[in-house]
Amino acid sequence: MTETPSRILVVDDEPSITEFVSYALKKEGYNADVVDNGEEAFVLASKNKYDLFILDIMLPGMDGYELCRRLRSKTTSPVLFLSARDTELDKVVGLEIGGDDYLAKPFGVRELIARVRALLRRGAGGDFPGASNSITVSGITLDEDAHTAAGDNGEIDLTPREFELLASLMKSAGKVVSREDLLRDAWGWEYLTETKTVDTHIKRLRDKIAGAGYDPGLVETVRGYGYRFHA
Amino acid sequence: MTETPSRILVVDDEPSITEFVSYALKKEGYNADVVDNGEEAFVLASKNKYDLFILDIMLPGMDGYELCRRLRSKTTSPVLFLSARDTELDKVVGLEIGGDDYLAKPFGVRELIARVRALLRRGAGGDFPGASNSITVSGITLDEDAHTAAGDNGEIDLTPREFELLASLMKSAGKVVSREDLLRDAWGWEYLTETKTVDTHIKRLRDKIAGAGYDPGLVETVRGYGYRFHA
DNA sequence: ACAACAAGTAACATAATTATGACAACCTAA
DNA sequence: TTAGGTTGTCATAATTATGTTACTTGTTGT
Repeated sequence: MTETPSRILVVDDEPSITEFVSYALKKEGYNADVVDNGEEAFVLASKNKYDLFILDIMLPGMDGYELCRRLRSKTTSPVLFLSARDTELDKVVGLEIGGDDYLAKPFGVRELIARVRALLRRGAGGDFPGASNSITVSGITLDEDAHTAAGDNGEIDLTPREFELLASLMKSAGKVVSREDLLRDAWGWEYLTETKTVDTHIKRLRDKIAGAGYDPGLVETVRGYGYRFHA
Repeated sequence: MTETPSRILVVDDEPSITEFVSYALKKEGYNADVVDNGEEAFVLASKNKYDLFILDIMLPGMDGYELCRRLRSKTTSPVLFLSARDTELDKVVGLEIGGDDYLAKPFGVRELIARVRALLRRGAGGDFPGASNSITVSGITLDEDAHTAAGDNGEIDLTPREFELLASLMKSAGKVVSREDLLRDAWGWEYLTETKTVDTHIKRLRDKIAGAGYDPGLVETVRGYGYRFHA
């Protein structure tokens, strides 16, 4: 895991999305470039070597498919498509994009990262079956493959949102995470959600942590700033 | 698992298929190279030693038959043909030319792997990633050769699809498998099937598991993500 | 102690996801 | 061809998750 950070080119004309995606990628330690149109993207891709491309399907001028086709003549690096709606990229197109992947638009940081990792892994030789990726902090282990959170007293049963929330907190264990950041991490870039909603979910999360026999105080509140998972 | 993984050369001009096949092979621990035309394939085959060739019959330039004929002068490694059409003619011709097996195109990961394994086993030097053809998890044993699933209470009678589904789940026992992944594994890369259909099959699978005297809860549902076989 | 604000809590309506049963299309073997 | 089994899809029911509001409790600074 000490390799050079992968280079990723993000192509989208919506600043809100590129900002969100590059934020997420950089947070994970990837090296992300951003352009807002296909032509520039093609030029950049010709100059530099990228390990992965993230393309919006709908682009002004050259669209994502067209760009992908042209990229294919230059490189074999995988392509991850973003699409506005689930329907936009249905099965037929799904076949055309072959081994690449796509992500329908209301997606969260963690889902994005999961796809990116999967695609990069595919390119770089084999992946590691059995190597489960999990984090353990303060006696709680979060297993991303099994989608479980557990400790010595057994499993904590969590809803999807609670799981994402806990994951975000644990990934930044020991650091304060603001409600805005939590929303962005666990909800997605287009959260039309009140920051107060986070409080409710924190409460539910704590209840379940307590209910499973662990210390609900693991999720600390930092008044005025947000929450922090105890490290 | 301590032997050198078998080397396989995949020749097809459709990226969606090569991606799918190499994904499947690598997942099983094989070492797969990919080329999209017969000429390159022949060059590669002359340089390296491959334990198996997977050829599309329809190729630009030199077609699969021709390539097979020429490969035969170089090597005795088995050849598996892929064909778009499911015509007897292709099959007969393919086998006459010196092909060893034949797979019509809407095929699934597991069907492909089964053929590959069979062919490699036949060859003298071949190795067996996942040498045993059965998995046992949580009291259920899945025998891939016999195509049976059984435990202490006896056999569970399954339809082909149910068997594939259970196999996919058991191979990733303890990990969540998304509906998309299940479709890819058990249906094939060309699934024009609704992800919702998986639910129905899961239900049928559970019914049969229960009917045979086992715990239908072995197939756990992970709300929001997919299903998981209890490990 | 009080005002002003931040966070915790409970209740509720709505939304989303999954389970289930029924059906028609499809095979395949007799 | 028929009978029997298999498969994909849909409509509906059951279940569970989510977001918001209103209200309570706690904290901070004067």
